[in-house]
Amino acid sequence: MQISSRFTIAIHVLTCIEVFKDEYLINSEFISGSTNVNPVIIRKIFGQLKVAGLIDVQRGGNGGVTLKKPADKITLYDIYNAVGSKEAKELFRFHENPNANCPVGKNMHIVMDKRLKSVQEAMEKELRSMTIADVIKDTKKQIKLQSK
Amino acid sequence: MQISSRFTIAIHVLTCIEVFKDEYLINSEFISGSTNVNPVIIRKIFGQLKVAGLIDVQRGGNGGVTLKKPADKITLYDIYNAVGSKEAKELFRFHENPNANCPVGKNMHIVMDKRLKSVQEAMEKELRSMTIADVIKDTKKQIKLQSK
DNA sequence: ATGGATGTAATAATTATGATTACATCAAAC
DNA sequence: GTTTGATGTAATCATAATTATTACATCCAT
Repeated sequence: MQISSRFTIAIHVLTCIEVFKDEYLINSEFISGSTNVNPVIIRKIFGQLKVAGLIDVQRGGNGGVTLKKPADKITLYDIYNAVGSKEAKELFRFHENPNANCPVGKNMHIVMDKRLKSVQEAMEKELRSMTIADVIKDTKKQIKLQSK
Repeated sequence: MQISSRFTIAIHVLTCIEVFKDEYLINSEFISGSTNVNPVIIRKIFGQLKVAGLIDVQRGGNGGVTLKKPADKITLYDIYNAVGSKEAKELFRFHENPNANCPVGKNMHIVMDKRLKSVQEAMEKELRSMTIADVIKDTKKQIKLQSK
């Protein structure tokens, strides 16, 4: 009944990149330490964010990751979309074989698909209204507050 | 990454109740036939819909289920809420132990919780805008169309 | 070359979901 | 009050999804 933590992990990844870019080399080990998530999982998420054009990933010594786009051009929807699977773009799972011989079973998809889509779109619209720059800004504000 | 099919099953259940109430006795076997979902699962969903005050369930011979509220007073959100687990009211799962010693890890929840909540609320608002009566109406319309 | 990073396959562990079996419980009707 | 037919629910299994882990190939800056 929930959306995978890969999404919040990815947000954490991008936030770390920007917040620490001048202090540290940011790689999967580093982020594994900050998130408490296995470095292989982090590297898989790197891969998805890279395919989506959100980060650059560099192999080899002094490798690591950097943002590919300005933070205020990366919406939470971009991230959500990046870490989702290619199949299952649908937010709502449907019971698989409603009975086509039953008048109700036959029409469930016809009647519900558009409605479920509108719900998903409402969610995605809200995700599009926020950027990772907002998240980074708030995080920096918090850090400053706590350093006093 | 998806919301459990219990939600669409529950919609299917309520739709059957209204569409067939004058023709058949509607019980877990009947709905199992229409949904292609195991009758025990259907009975569990009965239980959740009952707790939420959406249906009455009658045991014994000639038992079965009926709506407890007018269909136009039951929103899709009521149904979504009814079949969700008491824990995990959150739409988004969070990676469990962000490192509290890391400035970013420490602040992830503080910064993100409100944002994830607003996304969830956008989704729930859309769910609240639709009632099971709408779904039933469209279903009946389809059935009529197909009977010609 | 080599040291340090990603990329990724393979596998395991854990959790979530749904199906199934079995039976207790209950209510209506005869 | 017995029978019939329904829900309630515990227990178990099967399957799928998610995350963790190991191991190693690959790549790149130095």
